[in-house]
Amino acid sequence: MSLIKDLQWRGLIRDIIPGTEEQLNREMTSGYIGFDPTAESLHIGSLVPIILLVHLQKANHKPIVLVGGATGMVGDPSGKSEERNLLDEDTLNRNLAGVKRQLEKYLDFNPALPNAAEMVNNYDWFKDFSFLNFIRDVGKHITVNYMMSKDSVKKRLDGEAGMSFTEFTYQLVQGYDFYWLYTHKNCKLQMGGSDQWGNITTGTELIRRKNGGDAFAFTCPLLTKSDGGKFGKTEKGNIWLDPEKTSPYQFYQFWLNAADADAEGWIKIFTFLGKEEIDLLTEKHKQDPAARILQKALAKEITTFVHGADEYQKAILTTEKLFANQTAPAESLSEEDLQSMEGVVKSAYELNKLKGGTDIVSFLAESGILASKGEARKMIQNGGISVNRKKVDNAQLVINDSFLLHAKYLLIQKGKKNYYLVEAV
RNA sequence: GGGCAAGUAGCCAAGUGGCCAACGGCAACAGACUGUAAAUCUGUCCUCUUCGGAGUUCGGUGGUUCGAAUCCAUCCUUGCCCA
Repeated sequence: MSLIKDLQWRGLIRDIIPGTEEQLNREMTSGYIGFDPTAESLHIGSLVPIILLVHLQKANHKPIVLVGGATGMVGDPSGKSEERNLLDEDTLNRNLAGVKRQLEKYLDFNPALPNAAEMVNNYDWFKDFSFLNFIRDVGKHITVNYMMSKDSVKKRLDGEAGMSFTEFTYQLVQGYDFYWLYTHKNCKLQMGGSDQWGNITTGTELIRRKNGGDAFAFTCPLLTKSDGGKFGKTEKGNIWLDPEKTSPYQFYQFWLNAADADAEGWIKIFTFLGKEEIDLLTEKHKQDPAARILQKALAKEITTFVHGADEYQKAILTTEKLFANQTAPAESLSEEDLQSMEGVVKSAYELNKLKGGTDIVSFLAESGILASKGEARKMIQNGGISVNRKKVDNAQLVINDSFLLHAKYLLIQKGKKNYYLVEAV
């Protein structure tokens, strides 16, 4: 199956410039995707483009990762209904470093490979590009009429938020990236999310007008959830790729909790499993949805891809301890079990305070599990708090050292899925 | 520079002198049901709280009033039209 056919089957292709498939079949082709340094870590929204690049490399083409040191300074209006705030340079540089470090993990940069991955920063070719030169060399080739016909621009012109010249210019800046890579790195392909289509075609247009060259591109659809919610957001905010920000256990749990309707599509998008295997898994899943075969496979593949096999194993172990035998009393968990639960939110509480007895409301607030006493009280009234797997039904409950498991730990649950391990110190 | 319109909680959006911490919807969190699903129903959803309340909000600042998100002045931001 050709790369494009495979990606099409996976649901990773939305728009595509005619001839792209032929180009990829003809020769080893360099393709790039840009990543914006809007945060210090990438989150799972960026996983799709990363996976696209991995597919590209697996198919013996050369992936180029572009980090947007320059574009990040401008702000992409695509998909935004309002003007974006500019990041200050310190933040930008910190984000840039973080994003770079992460991307390095997922592709093979070994220079011995003919199709070794490469990383570039568009700041390098923009930093000495003067405004005058830019409008002469780049701006001259693209008409305002053309730029205004882009959806991202049109939406803002029709809307009531307006758009600054800076954001209007964004497509030219990104378009020039493609042109620069085309001329300097022989890069003929750009990929990205479907919201990038307008920016991407400005690039191919620029290449055509300046060089008369042929450039190719395709975009993947933006991910949504079957229930219409935003993909990749949970009660704790974004799901990050940085294990410091989202523990591998929480990461694993995110995928394990995928709705059936989503799991079927996601496993094609986020794993490298072949069609036959996925078809088989889907078939099995439909026979016994409760076993959540798809979710487990999805969570396994992707956790392993992002965090490695070891972290996946730990996440599994923790999951089993917490969920496999939910009716088992908390006392049945050994001290090792408790200690080895990687990724459960851990906190400490003063043993002396506990010995004197603390009311549950203060305890939850002081240990940081909930933000305030009022919130703790409401959560208890809602029946959302359990201590050592026993639901707290009385906000007056006083806990003391006799509650401690192994004279040391308290296992607190907020809802069914959020576990906290408090150590008395 | 002139004219008109708008700015309300994470988002959308009602409110146009007291009954307003502010209708409603979305998102979010929790409960029931379940499969650690989905759908549905219920509760919570500015902050703190000894659950009785207390405090800070409706672009900013001043003012009128016993009392303002609501009236006035001024400034800021945005859109549309004119120059």
